[in-house]
Amino acid sequence: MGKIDIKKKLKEKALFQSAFDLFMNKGFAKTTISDIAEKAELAKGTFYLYFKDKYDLRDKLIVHKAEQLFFDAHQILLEHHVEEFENQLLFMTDFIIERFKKDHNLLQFITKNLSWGIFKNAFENSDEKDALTFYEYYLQSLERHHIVCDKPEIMLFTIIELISSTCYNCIILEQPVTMDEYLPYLHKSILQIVAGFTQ
Amino acid sequence: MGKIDIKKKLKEKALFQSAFDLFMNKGFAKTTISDIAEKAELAKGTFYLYFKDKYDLRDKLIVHKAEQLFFDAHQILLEHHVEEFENQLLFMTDFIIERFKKDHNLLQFITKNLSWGIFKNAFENSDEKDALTFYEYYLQSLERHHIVCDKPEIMLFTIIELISSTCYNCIILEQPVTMDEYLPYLHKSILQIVAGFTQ
Amino acid sequence: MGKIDIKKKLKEKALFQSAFDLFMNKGFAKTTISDIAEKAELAKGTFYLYFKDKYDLRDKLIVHKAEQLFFDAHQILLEHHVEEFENQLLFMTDFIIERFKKDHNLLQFITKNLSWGIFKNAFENSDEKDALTFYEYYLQSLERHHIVCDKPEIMLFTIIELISSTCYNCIILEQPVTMDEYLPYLHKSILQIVAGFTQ
Amino acid sequence: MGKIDIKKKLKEKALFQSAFDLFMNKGFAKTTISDIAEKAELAKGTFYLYFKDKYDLRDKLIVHKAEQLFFDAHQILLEHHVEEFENQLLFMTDFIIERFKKDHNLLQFITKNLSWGIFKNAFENSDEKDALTFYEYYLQSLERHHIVCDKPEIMLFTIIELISSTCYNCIILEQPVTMDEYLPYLHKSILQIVAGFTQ
DNA sequence: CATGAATGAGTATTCATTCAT
DNA sequence: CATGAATGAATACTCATTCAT
Repeated sequence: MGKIDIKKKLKEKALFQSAFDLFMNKGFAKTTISDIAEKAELAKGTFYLYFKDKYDLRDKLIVHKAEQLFFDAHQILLEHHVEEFENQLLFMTDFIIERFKKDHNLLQFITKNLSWGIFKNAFENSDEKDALTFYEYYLQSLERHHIVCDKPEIMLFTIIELISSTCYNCIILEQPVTMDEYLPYLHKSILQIVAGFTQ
Repeated sequence: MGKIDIKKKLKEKALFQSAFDLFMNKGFAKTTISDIAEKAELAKGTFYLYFKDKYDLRDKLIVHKAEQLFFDAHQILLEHHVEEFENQLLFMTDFIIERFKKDHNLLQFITKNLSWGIFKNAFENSDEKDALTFYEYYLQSLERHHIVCDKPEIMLFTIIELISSTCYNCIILEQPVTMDEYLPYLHKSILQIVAGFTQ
Repeated sequence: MGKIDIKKKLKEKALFQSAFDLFMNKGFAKTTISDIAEKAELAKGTFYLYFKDKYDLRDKLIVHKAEQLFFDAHQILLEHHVEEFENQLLFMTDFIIERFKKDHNLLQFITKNLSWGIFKNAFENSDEKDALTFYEYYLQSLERHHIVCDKPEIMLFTIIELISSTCYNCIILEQPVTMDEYLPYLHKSILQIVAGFTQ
Repeated sequence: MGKIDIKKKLKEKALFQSAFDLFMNKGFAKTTISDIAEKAELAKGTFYLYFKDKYDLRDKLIVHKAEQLFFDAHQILLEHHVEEFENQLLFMTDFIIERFKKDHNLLQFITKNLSWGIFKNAFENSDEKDALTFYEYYLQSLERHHIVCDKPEIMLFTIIELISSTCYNCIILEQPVTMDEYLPYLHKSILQIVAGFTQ
């Protein structure tokens, strides 16, 4: 990668970062391309060399952020050698919740924009070649623990939707209770859902 | 209520209706106040006699729509004399899902905007005096069926969040499966969650 | 004057008073007819029963306020039996300055809007019949003190313009000095102008 | 200064000029930003690259015009080698009155908007480096002619206020007399004021 | 490649005035 | 007489996008 390519990557990254901060602080609708360029210390015209418009940037940003989050969560899971399928699930849940608690912007951005399609796409990709993606790992783990589940995707979908929508309410709005209070019930509900899908 | 007050109510209603239609067809961001007023066959200035701005209208509209939906669901439930607490829950779930299947706009509008706070508010109100609100009925029903649950609000919250976020994916995006395919798993998950909260 | 006429006078007065307060606090341009009517606790439509528009009201208000001020100043002068023409002039000057110091709004309103034409009109009118007007009194006083001045109107004009424009700067802006500091120099300048017009 | 900067200066100047003309012909309140931009042959949006709003432009315009007037008056004075302090004062007075007689718009604009603070600021600035400002020249002239005056600023303030407020009445309204008729009395009054401040 | 001045369509908002009640 | 809901023309201001430098 030449010097110029490195410079270009840096500018793209600066635009991503500025846009993310602004979307979070002012909201997507109220963020202007001027704002983004100015915060990235680039000229307005430069924006158009990297993205078609604000919507183009946003869509790429969602994928980028979701991939990163799942990649990190999965990475930490691998480092901790957690036994039991259910514990792995709760481990990742807790990791993601912790990240969300520290970064409300990220939480808001992901839960308000993410659809299952993008999600699945995100955790089927792996930045490192040869490494298992999270989803492959999930399927293998079910098998390794001799858990019979004829609809693994639907089960995962159900769990993830439950996590993301309750996170938004409990962490950001603290409604009906804070996440610290809610967490045991969330764990319990996840386990119940798993039980429901696996006899 | 005098003639004038009736007229005013009608105009407010016309603005609500026009705005809702437009928000659904063009999206909130692309709907202008001119559009709304024109569709309601009122002058632009008249809009400002009823709402502060587009955001004010939207917020009031959300509450209005959510109230209506819950009021209807509850009404139908009362008319059907459904036995068993769990069946009542599933009955209402199915009613709401049916409504959503027929009215994607409503689904999108409610699930993208509703927080638990607004929801709870909505089903604690009853348009008819003396009638039990949905939430009171829910608590009484638990009691009448001798179901012990120390966190009824958190249980309901968990269920509703699960329903609303999976509805959005399965009905609108048909991801990962259609709602018809998903429904049995949703039912099962709800029952499991109830079981988790009640021993 | 019948009951109805009294009521009408009261409403006109309320509109005058509200308008004056608002013109002072928000400025003429930013004061709306709605504001005026609301503050006077009258309906917007009622405004149009009394005045053609905002400009009409303002013009009538200027005359009204200037008349009042001069009438009061002259009245007090008559009560104090001040000897000497020059002392009478300084006495009225001081009275007006005192009034202005207590009521910056009045000062601003009068000095920013008053032309010599309106002024002269104002002090040629007397609310009480048979009484001398201020201007007649001024001419008689010159004569009584055997002061020869072939251009009494121009002399008075010169003095009044000097007073009103320096008042605005020294009282409102306190530029270049406060009125307390400036007063001796103003007195001296007035006396010098009189001397210039009368040998 | 690059090509672009020159172009920018030209556009600012065009906006100043258009605004001034319009303020004079239609009045400040009735002049719209559209009008100003259109007359300057620029797009509406361009206006906002140079000024915050109409008020911002006006305030800058006042300073600009007053500076220009005083700079010109002072320049002409220097070219004419007028002896005597009093004659210098009357010379500048006459120059400014002549300018005002030819340009009622300028007169109206300056006398209706100028405060002593802005005025002083204006004649303490000099466009040419090393040159004495008008105010410095004024102080030196007093000294050079051995005129003792312990309050030179207050004296100048008194004179300028008298000139500007009488100009407005005599030139624009021709009340109580025209400026041609008034001028000898104005001269006399100025000399009397100087005498009053200097024994 | 990068810049940022210029554009002008698009939108929100205000407010004087009217008129049915 | 008095009201205040309704009107819509008038205006301010924004911001995505272009293009000459």
